[in-house]
Amino acid sequence: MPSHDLYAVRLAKLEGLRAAGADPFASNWEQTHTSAEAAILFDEATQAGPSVSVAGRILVFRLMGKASFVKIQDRAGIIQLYVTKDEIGEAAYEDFKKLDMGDIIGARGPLFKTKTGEVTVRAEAYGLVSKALRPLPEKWHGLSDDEQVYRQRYLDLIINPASRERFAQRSRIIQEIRNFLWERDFLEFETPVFQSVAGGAAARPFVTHMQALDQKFFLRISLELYLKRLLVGGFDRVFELSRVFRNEGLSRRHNPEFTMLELYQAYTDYRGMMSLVYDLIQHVCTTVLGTTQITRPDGQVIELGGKWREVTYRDLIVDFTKDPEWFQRSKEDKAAYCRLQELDIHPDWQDFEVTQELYSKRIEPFLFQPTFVTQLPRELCPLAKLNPEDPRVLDVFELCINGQEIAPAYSEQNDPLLQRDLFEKQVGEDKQNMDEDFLTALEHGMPPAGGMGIGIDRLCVLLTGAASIREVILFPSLKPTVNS
RNA sequence: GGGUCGAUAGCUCAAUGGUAGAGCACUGGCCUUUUAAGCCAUUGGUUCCGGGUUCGAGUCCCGGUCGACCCA
Repeated sequence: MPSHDLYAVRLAKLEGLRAAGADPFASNWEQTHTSAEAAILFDEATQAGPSVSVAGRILVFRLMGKASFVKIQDRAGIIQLYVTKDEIGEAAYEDFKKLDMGDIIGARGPLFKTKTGEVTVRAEAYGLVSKALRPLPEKWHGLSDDEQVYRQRYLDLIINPASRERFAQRSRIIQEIRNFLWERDFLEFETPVFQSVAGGAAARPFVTHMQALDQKFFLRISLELYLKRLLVGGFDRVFELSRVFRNEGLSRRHNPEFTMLELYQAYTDYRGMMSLVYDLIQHVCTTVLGTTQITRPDGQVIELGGKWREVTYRDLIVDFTKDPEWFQRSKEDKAAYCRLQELDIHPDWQDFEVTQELYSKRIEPFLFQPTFVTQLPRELCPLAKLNPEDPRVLDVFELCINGQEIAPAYSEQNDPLLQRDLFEKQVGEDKQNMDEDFLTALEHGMPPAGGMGIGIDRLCVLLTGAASIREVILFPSLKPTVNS
């Protein structure tokens, strides 16, 4: 066996252990304390600590003749063990020396402090809990190959503390969103992933086939139409925080499956959603981050506290173009201006699409500080109520932070006849793309309501200061390798 | 879908068209308070895949795979 075949070397060690009657994959190890819990038990006054039993993965393995230092990592951090031949006995120490970095071990013993001041477990006994047959990435530079980070995220999590912390933050953020909504009397529900009509948004859906019904189904692209059925059913405050699927591009900002929060609250409107989303983000900042200031990877600071800017879509366009008459201009004039801005304007586009291209490419990406963009053109959201004073625009906002749309919210359309009308305009001739069951539900009467969606992945990018959506999605969509 | 860049030892990275190297890891030896432990001696390669040019290709050309970034 060549010594450079790391797998074979470790496999041989494992077989040696089995031959000696040991179990390299023990059923358990009693863990009385985590690394963090143990470390604080050391008493500075007496320079002593109680006996603890810890377990974790070996990240540092320093053999110094008849004594060794190893560091193990558990869920709370890293703790050092001091293992000597005198303490554990000659035979056990011989076995101990055969351990590898990456092995999961347990150890028992009292706490002490080393010469250099590190609280350490003086091992009286140790046990191999789970043998690692493959080596860890290099300790100093870690794992930096993006592809391996995504395909073998567990290695990234073992080796990169920042990555570990980022995903822990994501879990806390989601938990605090649920806590916040629960405190406000919202109930969480689970609605169908398989839908015969993929409604609630404009996106290309994934298609699948349900064997039992011999029927084509789509994976949901939004949670909206089923949650609104629950409003009709009398649950006045509902939300769902779950995965939706859009069969579109992959990029730094898009993953085909992503996590969405949608919530609906009866007897309020988009103004109510404004204060709700503000309070929600303050709550998450306070409980999870302990600050309202986020530093982006480029060093720019985003302030999530204080009063947020509110501006109409119209004013943003006029401010950008310096043209108060913009909305009176012909489509051709608008397109000509956009082409000067080096935007690719399709000749088939409708008037509002030209303006929207300008907005989404030249304005929205630069809205870093929290901004409520209100009064969007009516063509953009067929599920929202029209503004009573100006029916060309909608009673909606888009909350933009970090140059991205974080949360769109509407005063929800509850007029079933108008809703049918708007749907028909949207789908054109393709009537089978209308969710008739939803329209029937509206005909039974839906209370006036405010609704909102929050892209959880983008929110996590914002709150953790990440550079890409792949930094907050554990296993982003990738092309399968030949083996898988 | 288009453009640009990248893929070399387990990991992080070198290598004018001319013998594929280093650090860490691994293997063996020394070492009972180390902190990227140290010292000594080794070992380790389908240079992503397939073609081509060339006396000679990790390097140049073509095609492909996978990834990153930008654009759509």
